[in-house]
Amino acid sequence: MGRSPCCDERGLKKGPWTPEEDEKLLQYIQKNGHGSWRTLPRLAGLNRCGKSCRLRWTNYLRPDIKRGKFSTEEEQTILHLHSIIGNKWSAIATHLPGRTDNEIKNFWNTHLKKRLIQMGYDPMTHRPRTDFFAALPQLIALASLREQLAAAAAAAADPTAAAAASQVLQGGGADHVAIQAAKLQYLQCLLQSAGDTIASAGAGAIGVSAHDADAALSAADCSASQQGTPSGSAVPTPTSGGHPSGQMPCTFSDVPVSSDVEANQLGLLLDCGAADGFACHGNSLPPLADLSDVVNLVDGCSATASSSFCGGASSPLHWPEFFPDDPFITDFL
DNA sequence: AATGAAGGCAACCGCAGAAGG
DNA sequence: GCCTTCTGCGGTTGCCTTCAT
Repeated sequence: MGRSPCCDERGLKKGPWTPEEDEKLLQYIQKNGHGSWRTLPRLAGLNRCGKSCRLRWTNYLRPDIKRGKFSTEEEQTILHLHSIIGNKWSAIATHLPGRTDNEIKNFWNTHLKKRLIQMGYDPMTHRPRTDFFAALPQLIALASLREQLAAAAAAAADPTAAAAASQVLQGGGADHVAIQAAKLQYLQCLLQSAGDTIASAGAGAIGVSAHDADAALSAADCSASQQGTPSGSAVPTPTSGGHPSGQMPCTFSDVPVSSDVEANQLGLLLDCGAADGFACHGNSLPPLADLSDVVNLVDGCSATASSSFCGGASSPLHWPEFFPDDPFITDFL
């Protein structure tokens, strides 16, 4: 054990590789194979450490490297595998021919991770974030809605302001008001839940517990029944910081909501009890950003109906069922 | 057109495990 | 069993490019 001393040697070049260095390395390996990486630089006439040569070869010069953007299928594979094994980039790379662990890692950090965060998902656990700050943008938007509703209520009390109120509601009729009222009720529940959590969290902890979320859900009179993984059918989450294999029901407050949620979307949300948490996302979430790709992913997930990304612990299906015979999977389960 | 910010990616660093003496 | 060397991996950094102002 112990750290390799090769990079401690002085006088070795670092930084970007020149085309000449690439050519030397390429020709040497094609002729002799890489053999010992430690001795390779000297034999190949390179003023680099073996590590640097190995990295350059595996990440760039290798002939089977695939270039270009990741396909939707590759994205799905990464998401699926990451939801199971976490940041095991080299393991994930073995299932993506032509892709290097470094490339996958970069792609994850620059694209997929951000996208999950935008959707309100914890990129490590692939489950909805339930902490207050994750929901803050939605809460702010809904608070704005509340102001609008207050204005509408004032207008109703004052007939002379009715016209102005109708403008506020932008042509909405009684149904629209009812919908807005339902949204407001939900907002109040969320705010109550968040407030309770902050009050009870004490120093450090800001997470809204599933209990709080459920409380908000029931307070909002959501008809959704609590969906959970049947006992004993835990979803494996060996990622660092991952949840234990417990259950996380599809709760209303798990789902990001923005102020422009349409009436039918709200209805879907309220009726989402029969579906798992991610189905709620896929069917009714307004885009928080460019989520078109994610929707594709969701659709793909729905087709396979087995990713914890799709259903979290709520999903009745599990990874072992998805790749039942894959030794790669069973190694990690 | 100039400049700063953000994004993307290649490469480095350091740790840990495997292998061999 | 211990030590040394080598390799592989994951996290992080820094540079370059693109975008926004």
